[in-house]
Amino acid sequence: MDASINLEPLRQTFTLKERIYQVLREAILEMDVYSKNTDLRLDERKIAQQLGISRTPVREALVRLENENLIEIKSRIGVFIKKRSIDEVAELVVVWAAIESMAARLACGQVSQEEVEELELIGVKDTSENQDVYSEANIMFHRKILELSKCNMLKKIGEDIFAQIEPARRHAMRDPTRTEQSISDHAEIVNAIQSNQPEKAANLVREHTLRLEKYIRKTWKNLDT
Amino acid sequence: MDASINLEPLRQTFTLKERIYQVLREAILEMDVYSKNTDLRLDERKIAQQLGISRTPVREALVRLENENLIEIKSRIGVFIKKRSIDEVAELVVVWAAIESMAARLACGQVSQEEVEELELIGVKDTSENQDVYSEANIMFHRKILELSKCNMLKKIGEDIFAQIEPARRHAMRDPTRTEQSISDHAEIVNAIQSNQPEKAANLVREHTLRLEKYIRKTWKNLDT
DNA sequence: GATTTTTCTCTGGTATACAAAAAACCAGAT
DNA sequence: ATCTGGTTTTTTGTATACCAGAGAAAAATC
Repeated sequence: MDASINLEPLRQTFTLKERIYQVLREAILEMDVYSKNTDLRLDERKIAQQLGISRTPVREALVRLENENLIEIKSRIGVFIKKRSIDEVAELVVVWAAIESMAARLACGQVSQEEVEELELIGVKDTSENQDVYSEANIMFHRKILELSKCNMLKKIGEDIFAQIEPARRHAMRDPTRTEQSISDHAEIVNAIQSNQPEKAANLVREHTLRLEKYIRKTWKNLDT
Repeated sequence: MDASINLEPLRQTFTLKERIYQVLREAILEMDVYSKNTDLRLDERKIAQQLGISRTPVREALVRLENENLIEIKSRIGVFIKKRSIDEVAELVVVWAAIESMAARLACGQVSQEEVEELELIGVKDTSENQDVYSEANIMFHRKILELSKCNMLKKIGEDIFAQIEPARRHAMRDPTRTEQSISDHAEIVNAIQSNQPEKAANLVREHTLRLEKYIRKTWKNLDT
């Protein structure tokens, strides 16, 4: 029966709570949480009003965000964007290192030449002249490793954790001298993956990421009390 | 004023959505999801009615459970307990291996003699006569490793992932011959941690857990379509 | 004026009512 | 008997209304 037209499923996921969740999540992640004069309070009612809807779907979105540790709902007091402590962030980086390291290990021996080249292109090119460009490329490099693991769960959980780290990472990362070190690290990692050395690749990635942990601990600017 | 009755604080973290969340979560995790005649549907109203409350807090609990991947809320169709595919479970075990391996690595060099003994007690004693006892001890052993890492995030995320694996693990684990292998693995792991060999401990834990992955893939009884 | 008590407001928590979409049902035509 | 089409029922999504606790402001007390 190949004659029938075979249309796509057309899954209409048009629920408000879903859209609000995404909007709020993005807004929170892009906000400079650690700046002094940022209002960390979220008001259900105000949000609902601004979006022209009722509180119910907003609340459901907030519950979800709380479950992802991005906000904190204090009963009968208020909803607040969570500002992670240096310890929490550092620990999250450790988890991230664990996951990323496993991803690199898995990537070995199952990547095409083409994929390695993509990875190299992202991670090794010199971006030191521009801090933002470097930062972006850095993220992409680590994302790509997760992807090359071909393990969807690893990728998904890795990205979730990264989302929690990201605001703090932006806060701490201000030192351009780190760039060159990072690029040479990346080159080594690419090399290990390409030459199918899982143990080495895993170790390199782990140490590379744990270096970020040390760095964050060292340069953390304690803006909050 | 010692004359007044001075009651206890009555720790009132008593929000319904929180309690419902916990109740439902436990119920779902203990349920044999993979059995043929298990009703995978959850009815908001029925749950609310059974608990004698309104739908609202039930829904918020459900949103949270969905965010944890334990259930799926299909818009305007219904709420269903999620039955993970073998591939998803296997991938989750890989993530778990990554985290647990890092935990073992961190545990090295920061555990007391006492803690090592606790770990040994849990993981090495012969429990092969009783499958359930063995299974329970096995879980405890891995929990303990997460704990000894002294990294709260590692522990928390590790346990979250384990919760997602657990139903499938129970489903697949039926082979008692695995027990002795497991115990000797555990002994080696304890030994590596005790003698402060991070690299070795990490490798042992990883391979031990990845063996579970292979095992699950092999013995998976495909009860669903 | 300082401290305690009271009140009042603000905010999230819960219940209920209504709307909309999917699924089940049913009757008539073929 | 089966298919088709509309209709009813069921179930979720959203809106609204009300409740209760926490904290601030105001009032009373010393």
